Amino acid sequence: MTQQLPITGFIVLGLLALNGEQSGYELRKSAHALKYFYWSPAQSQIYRELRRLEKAGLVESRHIEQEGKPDKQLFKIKKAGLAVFKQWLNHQDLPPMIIKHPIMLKLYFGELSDRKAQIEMLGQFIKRYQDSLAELAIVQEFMSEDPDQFFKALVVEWGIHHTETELLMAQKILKKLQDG
Amino acid sequence: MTQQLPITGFIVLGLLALNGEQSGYELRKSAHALKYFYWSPAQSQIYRELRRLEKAGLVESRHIEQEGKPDKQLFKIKKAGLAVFKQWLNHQDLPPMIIKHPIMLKLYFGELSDRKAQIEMLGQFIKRYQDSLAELAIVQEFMSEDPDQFFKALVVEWGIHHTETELLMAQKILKKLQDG
DNA sequence: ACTGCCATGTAACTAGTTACATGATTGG
DNA sequence: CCAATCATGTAACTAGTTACATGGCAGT
Repeated sequence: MTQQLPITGFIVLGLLALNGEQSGYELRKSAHALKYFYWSPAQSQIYRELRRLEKAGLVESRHIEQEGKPDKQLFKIKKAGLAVFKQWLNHQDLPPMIIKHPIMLKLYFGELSDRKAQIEMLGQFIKRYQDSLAELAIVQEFMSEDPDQFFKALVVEWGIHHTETELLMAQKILKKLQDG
Repeated sequence: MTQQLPITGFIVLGLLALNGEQSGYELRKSAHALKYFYWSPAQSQIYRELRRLEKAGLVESRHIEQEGKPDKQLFKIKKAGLAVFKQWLNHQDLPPMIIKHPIMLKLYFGELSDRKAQIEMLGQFIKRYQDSLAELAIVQEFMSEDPDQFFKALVVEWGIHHTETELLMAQKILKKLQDG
């Protein structure tokens, strides 16, 4: 029963497993929490995966009529879906980590760009990452008590550490550019 | 003249700008160097971008016949291409950094997986990253003298630091999992 | 002799993004 | 009252991946 799903499919399964019954719209928001360590899929991808998963018998849905709002469909993971998800989760296969770091990319081509522009970009990056760090700190605060959230706390901790390191590196490079 | 190219297109332009005339095959290898900070595009994408860039008049090509090997096409950046590339390079627009970290993703769902599998995975990850670090150290050694490679040295330094941090975090998390 | 990798590229498929459509409610 | 955001989703497009095709040469 080794299902061949894209990772986005497993993400959807996993979120349904953790959160219970959700609509496509709610799933999109849940998926948003992943953005710090795993980019957040587009809405239309979530819908596509839901359709695929339902066709494969891994999730089931029911239709809810709402007044004043568009109808919605709530999805729930099925036993088979949970089994497939857990198998993926425990399986040792680990695709490589992917980084797309626009700043490093532009710095790589640095001999073709202006020093001023480089410094400006790094400044922007630093500002942005300081904001991320602040957001993450808030997230961390709100979960620090709950022992239920052990794993979420782990990844948030990773995120904070990662962000701090990025900031440090960016500042170090900025200094080099300003001095040299 | 604001060209609307995918980043892969700019990468191809930039590599041609840095390295001079190259074939698609050679470009693929050049692009490989980016993998530590910006995932390396697939071969077929490079060919697609080359065709697009040529049609847009940003690169030009000449056909070379080779005996015993398939013919090849060498591509060279044109003035207009260099202009477009530099404009992109200096422009402050910075798409967000994207991370796809399979380990963190799986840890996020950790309450649904087995402790043993988690530990195993982290071990694998650590091994892999130790190898990366070794590779990067070698790269760094070979460029440390050349003052021409200032920017490449910068990003390699970033890569090393990043990799070290990942290793540290992974080890820390591993310890938590083993103890808890 | 076979396996794997150098070297060139193309074709077919899948994943992911962007833009749109509809209508309610809330904030300025 | 107008813009933004909640809420639901679909359609059309672009980017990115995988698999294939061809043939030489080098190592075991």
